[in-house]
Amino acid sequence: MSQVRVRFAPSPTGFFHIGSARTALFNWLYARHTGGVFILRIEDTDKERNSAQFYNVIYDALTWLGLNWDEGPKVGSCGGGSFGPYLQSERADIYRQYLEKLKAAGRTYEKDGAVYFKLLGDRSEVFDDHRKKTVTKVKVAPTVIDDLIRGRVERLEDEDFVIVRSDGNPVFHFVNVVDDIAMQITHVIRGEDHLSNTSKHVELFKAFGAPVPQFAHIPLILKQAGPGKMSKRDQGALIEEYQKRGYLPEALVNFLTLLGWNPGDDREKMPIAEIIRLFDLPGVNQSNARFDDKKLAHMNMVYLLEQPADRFVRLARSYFESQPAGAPALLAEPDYFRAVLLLCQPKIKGLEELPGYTAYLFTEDYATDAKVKEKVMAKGDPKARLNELIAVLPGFDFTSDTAIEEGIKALAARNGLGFGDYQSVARLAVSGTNVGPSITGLFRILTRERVLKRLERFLASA
RNA sequence: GCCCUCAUCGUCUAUCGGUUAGGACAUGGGAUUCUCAAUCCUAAAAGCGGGGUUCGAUUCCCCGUGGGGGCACCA
Repeated sequence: MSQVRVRFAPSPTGFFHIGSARTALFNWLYARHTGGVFILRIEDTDKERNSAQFYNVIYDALTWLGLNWDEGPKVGSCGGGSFGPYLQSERADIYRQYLEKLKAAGRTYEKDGAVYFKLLGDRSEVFDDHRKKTVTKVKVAPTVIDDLIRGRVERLEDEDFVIVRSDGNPVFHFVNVVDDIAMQITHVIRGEDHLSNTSKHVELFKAFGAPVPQFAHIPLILKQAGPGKMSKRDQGALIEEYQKRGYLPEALVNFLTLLGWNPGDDREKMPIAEIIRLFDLPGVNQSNARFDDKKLAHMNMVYLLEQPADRFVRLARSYFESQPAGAPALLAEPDYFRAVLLLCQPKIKGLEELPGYTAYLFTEDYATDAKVKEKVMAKGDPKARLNELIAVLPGFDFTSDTAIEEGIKALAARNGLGFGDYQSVARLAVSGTNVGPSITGLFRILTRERVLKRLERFLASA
């Protein structure tokens, strides 16, 4: 059994679509599962579309997702290989050679300056009502595709088709097949939108006398709301969006894996090594999946919660740094910054909540939510509670959350009150809001001086 | 219009002919907590319709309906 060789063949459009990401992922998973080779090939024959930085969009996205390619354009530790070049724009000679083979075999003809691929069979002229023109139909047997996911699919390919445009540029169907032959691709894993093209491809493989690869057409990702498949203009369609929003790539990968595949049991969050071990093409679903950003967000939260402290801090730091507002003031005090982050890690659902969630921890000039204030100040005698706190805080051990908690509880008990009677107003005074991490943790990292200052300032203005 | 394809809770899905049709996200309720989350418990929630095959169909077949994709000298 020869080694599995799969390829991901995007074209540089300037975007990296979430559907492309999943196609890349499934190819990569299959290569890793089988110990095969994952090839990156850039389909940049459409000169209108590509520009230099568009290539980087592809490399960046794959790198971020952790989908390293064994063969392809050389980027970092990825790429290389002896079947190059891996940019179609550099393979013109190869296409010419293959075209000559087809010509020599009598499988082409020219018409209006374009080269057509000639099907084998009796021809007849037929008027096509819908297209309003006469077309030449060829009497052929239907092309049979044995798809690893769809099963047996038959399609009648009964018209010759263009393989080289009149401007001399070969078309997608041609270069795609030529490259798959030249690069010895064994499995073509791609979106279902290509299923109808496959009959053309199979006929080309046969005309070249080349072995037909195994096909596996994976279902498409449908847009969250409304009809149709996900397109670049839809919310959440672009990979860079998740990068910017501080999503964890492994969370996105895990989520994408589950869109059309499952391990056969109820597990959802799985380490990538386990996914690689279990992934296989016959296990891929046949029906399209609707994108669900809520589930993705949940997956991301689960991953975020379990991040080790060091990595969480690193991720959060680079998220802050990527913000327009930046984070220079915070980074100046790495220990404080770290303390803030670790206090908030168990509470947030995503890194993008962080700046808003922590704003008052990085400035004395924080706003107070008027509605929250009204609510908190309406119950009991919050001013008295603050005064009581201010009186006892100097005696607290501010290095320990539990010491602070016990201190407040003791105070509450003395006055026949509950912890909450102090917590809510103290939080309001210290943060300006009613949501946030534990009040004892807040006290600890703010330090006694800043807490007292904030409480007194609040009292003065209340 | 033609061709291909798909069809289980709102969404992602499990079920290899016999199950109280399971799980997850989201939603409702409850518990816990120091607010908010998280967590735990819990509720509601599905086999598109019609024919077959079978002792028995969500499961197999056909038709219909609905969804998706494709029908370029785009990729």
